[in-house]
Amino acid sequence: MFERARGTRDFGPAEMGRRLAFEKICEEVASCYGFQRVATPTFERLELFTAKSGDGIIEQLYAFKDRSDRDLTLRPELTAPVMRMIAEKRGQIPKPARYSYFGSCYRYEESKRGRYREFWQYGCEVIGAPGPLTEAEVVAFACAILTATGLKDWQLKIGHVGILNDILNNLGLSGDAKSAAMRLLDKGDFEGLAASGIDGDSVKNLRTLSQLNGGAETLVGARKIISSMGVESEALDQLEEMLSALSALGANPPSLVVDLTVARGLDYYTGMVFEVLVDSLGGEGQVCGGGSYRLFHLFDLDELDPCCGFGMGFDRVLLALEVQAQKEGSAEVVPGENSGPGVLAVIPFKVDNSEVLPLVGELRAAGQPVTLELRSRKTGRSLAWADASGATYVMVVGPRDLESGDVTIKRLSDGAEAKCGISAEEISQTISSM
RNA sequence: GCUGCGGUGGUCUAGGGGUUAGGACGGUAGGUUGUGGUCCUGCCAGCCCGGGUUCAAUUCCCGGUCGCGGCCCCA
Repeated sequence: MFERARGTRDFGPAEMGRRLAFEKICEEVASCYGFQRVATPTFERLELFTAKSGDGIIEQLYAFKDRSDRDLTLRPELTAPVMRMIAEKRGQIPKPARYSYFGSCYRYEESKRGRYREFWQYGCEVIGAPGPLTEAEVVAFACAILTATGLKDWQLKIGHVGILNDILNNLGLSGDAKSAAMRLLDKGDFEGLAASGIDGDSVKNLRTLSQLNGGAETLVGARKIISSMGVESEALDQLEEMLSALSALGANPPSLVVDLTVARGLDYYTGMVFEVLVDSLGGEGQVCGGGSYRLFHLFDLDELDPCCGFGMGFDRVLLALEVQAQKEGSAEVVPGENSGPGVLAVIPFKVDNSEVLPLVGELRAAGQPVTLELRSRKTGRSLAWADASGATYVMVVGPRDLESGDVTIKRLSDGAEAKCGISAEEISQTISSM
């Protein structure tokens, strides 16, 4: 038999309904925040990603050559493609632009729970308006999505690479040494930091900074430590401004932690950085991450840097919601996954299809979802099918009904019945009043 | 890249060196025909793959593969 490719998944009707419901939530929140959806190709020129992340990334890509020997790859993420799309228009788009996106991404890695070779990312980028206000909008957007999903147990972690940069510059670090120090800080490896030649007092101060536990109010203490290290940081003011805007916008994460040692391990971040963590997911607990970054310089559009955006692990958020629903014994994982107008199953019984199909057409034209029994079997079986297929209502139309001009509508969930005339209008009305 | 545990129909499972590999759910057909989520019957469908040990392997051993975890990594 044929098996699915490793690290890929099939989504049956139930799971797909859930995914569509989540995507719908994302889109609704996006439009509230003024984001417009864009989409880019599933595969791109390989150079796009090596330019962004270096050649080392190739081994994690589904890269291939086309018949003209061009190097291509399935996209591993969506930020670079969106940047590329804008760059192809030479940045000639109304700014600031707020773009959102949703699509599958591909990475050749070991698959495990919460980590697949084909996965979906939802995200956004704000182009052409760097600064704390933009950063606050982006983080607030991410928070709003998570809040709208009903996810309860998540933590927002916010840092600022600019502040770290100021501190490390002051310690005389630059280039690779600075990047290395950032990675160590991001991992909380203070022994490694000491080993890399940073003096003891500074390591101690950095450790203290990493242990700040709380929201905007912790910046007071952070400021003291940073000044004691002899660092003047304008970035600190910006972070303060960003945090206050975030709160003013009404973002209300269940837990907010300012952590100045969050560096996201990526060289292109320059300003605020943030992560959303969900403990219940274990090792793959990061469901969202982003911040302010510089990438447009790769396209000779330096003036558009920095941008701010985030990528959200669509699959991971769903996983977190599933864990939560199971813990709470809730039948609904994503709000709205089971709502929507109920489907009416129409069962023609011993009548010619031509007697029923026009009615089916009219009902659908009137917006009533209708599924049709395509086989002829005994009504008992048909009813069982209607229920199993997810229909909410059922209507058997047989000779008797056609003769009397009335049909019986039955609600599958409890067997409640209602009679009405055989017309699209009456049937729709009867259903909505049941 | 490393590492731990696991793999019996589509799903959940019983079993175990020689069996017609058992059951449940499911799907499908019927129980003389217009109301299901009762019941009965028939049918569908399985020992992850390859090698080894053995007279004999689904069972034991090794490798692979797939799944679930833990590290490393994570644009």
